Amino acid sequence: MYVEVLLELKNKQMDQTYTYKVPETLRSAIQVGKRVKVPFNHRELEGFILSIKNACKSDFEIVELLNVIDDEIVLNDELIKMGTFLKETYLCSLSSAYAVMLPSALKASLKTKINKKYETYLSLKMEHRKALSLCTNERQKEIVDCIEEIGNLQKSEANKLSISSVTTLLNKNIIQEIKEEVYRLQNQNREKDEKKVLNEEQKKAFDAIVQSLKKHQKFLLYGVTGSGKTEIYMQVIEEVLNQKMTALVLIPEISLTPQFVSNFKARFQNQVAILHSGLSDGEKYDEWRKISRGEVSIVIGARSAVFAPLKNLGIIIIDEEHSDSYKQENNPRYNAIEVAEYRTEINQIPLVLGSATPTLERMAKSTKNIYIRLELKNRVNQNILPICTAIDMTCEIKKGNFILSERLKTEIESAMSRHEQIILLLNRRGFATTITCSNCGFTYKCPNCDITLTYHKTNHNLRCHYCGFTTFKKEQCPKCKEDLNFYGLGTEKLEQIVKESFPDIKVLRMDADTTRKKNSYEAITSKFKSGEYDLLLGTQMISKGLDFPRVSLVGIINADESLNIPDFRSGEKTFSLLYQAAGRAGRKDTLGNVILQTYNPNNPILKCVEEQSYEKFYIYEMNIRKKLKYPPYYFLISLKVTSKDYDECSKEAIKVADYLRKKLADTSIVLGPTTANVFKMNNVYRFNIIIKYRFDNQLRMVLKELDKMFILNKKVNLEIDINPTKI
DNA sequence: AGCACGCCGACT
DNA sequence: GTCGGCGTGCTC
Repeated sequence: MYVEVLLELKNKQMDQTYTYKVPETLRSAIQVGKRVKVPFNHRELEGFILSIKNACKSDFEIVELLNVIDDEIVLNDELIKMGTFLKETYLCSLSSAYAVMLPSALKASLKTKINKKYETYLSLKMEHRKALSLCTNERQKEIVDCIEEIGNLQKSEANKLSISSVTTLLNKNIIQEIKEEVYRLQNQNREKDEKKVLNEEQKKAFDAIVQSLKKHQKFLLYGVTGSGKTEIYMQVIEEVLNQKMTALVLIPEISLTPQFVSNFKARFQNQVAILHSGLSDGEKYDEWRKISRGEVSIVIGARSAVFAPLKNLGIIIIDEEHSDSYKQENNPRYNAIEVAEYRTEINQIPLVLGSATPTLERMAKSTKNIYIRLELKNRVNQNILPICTAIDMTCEIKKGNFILSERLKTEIESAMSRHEQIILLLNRRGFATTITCSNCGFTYKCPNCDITLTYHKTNHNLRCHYCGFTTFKKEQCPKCKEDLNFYGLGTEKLEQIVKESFPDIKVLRMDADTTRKKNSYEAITSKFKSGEYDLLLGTQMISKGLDFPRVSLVGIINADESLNIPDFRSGEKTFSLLYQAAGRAGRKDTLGNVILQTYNPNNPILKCVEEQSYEKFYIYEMNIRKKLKYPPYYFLISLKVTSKDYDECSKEAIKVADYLRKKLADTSIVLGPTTANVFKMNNVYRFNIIIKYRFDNQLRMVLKELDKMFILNKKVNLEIDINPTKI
């Protein structure tokens, strides 16, 4: 008996299976998907059994494997299939594919050892009365009585009474220890939340999805903010559970707050498992085992939860489909939505994607009925959309209002007088906080990354957002010795300005800095919800999926900022961000008011935001994508050539681009090489090449070939990103 | 990736 | 003489 074993070696050259002989004694324990320990080139390594065979002819001397690590299968058939799917689709190594699918406790590497958690209980080894007679003091009797009364007593509890007595009782064999596996995350009982009555639109969407259970059908649930998508998800899941199947729900990491999770747990009690980055490795391992053992039937999680080992899967639901968090930006560069499309297809079950501002790709597919579009036009409770007004900041500046326009100031005042809450959105962090000398134009730049450093007021230092390089700000310009001033605006500065303009206002700030600590995101939102603050200001994160019923005014300080990011999706990103932020205003019986401050009041994207019209935005943006040959009209592939050696890097990048131009069909467009957005990062030079294509059956083969060529090149590195979300 | 082997300079 | 620097090559 022989097995093919996949080892987790980082080198792509080594991404293949190795054959080992199974010793007679281990034959019964061998199963595909379990991990084994094997000897490998003077080392001992762990690897996954990918296949079992009876014979093997080989030029190598086949050695025996050492032992079988798992009792239960780690990689089931479906996970194995998804691994090969990742390798084929994203050209990553098979071992990196399995590594991303599993909690670190189950990875095939010896580095991290995470164990199951056990609770030790004490029980009597004999009849109660006999045990008492063997006790030599009152303490021991007390413990024996306690065990008799409860049945199984936690050892830690008994130790609190008297450690020495417990040990004596154990030594004298009067009592014994029983170890039991426990999960780190325990479900607390909570009041059950009853389902709500669906309105007509919701009912229609619900019916359409439920009718497609046990079929592979893709749905786009396109519904304005507050139209009650979550309630549809929950009722569909209830139906899936009724049919003895399980459900997988993906949401962006940022929305995975205890708030959202407790909504689901209130409805489905302890049938829910949660997977997200906030859990410790031990907690992730425990949640994973609950899922794998079939102890839960619903999984809620972020991107990587798409690999949750649910058996008998009945549906995958992905909320906030437009979020870029579903794409992994490092290897393996997979997109959870594409994986979900594959997984629902092999299981022949429905996939539901929900969004108020779908990506153009998905919306386009829904016009071709690849996705069935289910539309929710009305907000539940008959709430109406807010009124949105654009303010031309070029006029305001002439009046001396650099940051807060006249109109926004009066609106803030009147909202405060009505005791309603206010949200101010500052588009993009780090916008302002660059230091520029107004005399000579000097700016601080990162010596490693070639990007402008951002200024942090709290400790007067300057930081590089890419590599973390930190330096201190000087009072005078290092170049011309004039006083250094700076313009631009960060959340801290905005907070200060608001406080100066409205001395009585209570302001809460939320951005990447104030939410760094665990649970601080949740803490800030609940503080604001409680009503002790008047105004919440922050970056993108305040616009996501939060429901603040008392907010009646949303001010967007610099609406155009994100339009200037050099990325073809910046229009889409801006629209989605601003539209969703505007949706925060007026959710329960207060009419919402949105003030949109901009330097380009005639920008078509901002016009669409002002009119709150996704449809207009869609038509406008599709036109641009068509003209410029971007998705959904063309597919994209981005290649990055990187090296510490500039000459070598540039030489190879040109060679790659030439090679692609020669090998690919005329219908494919090869752009570049150009220097990457961040040209130099951590002293590594980077060049970009972009492929735009519609149909090209040569493409995959050419890319594989190219990838193989660069495995052997030690000086220059090639990264391939299939369907990138940023270029 | 790691680990051995091997070939070269520095030092008890 | 030996210790240890890291370049090269191999791993069922």
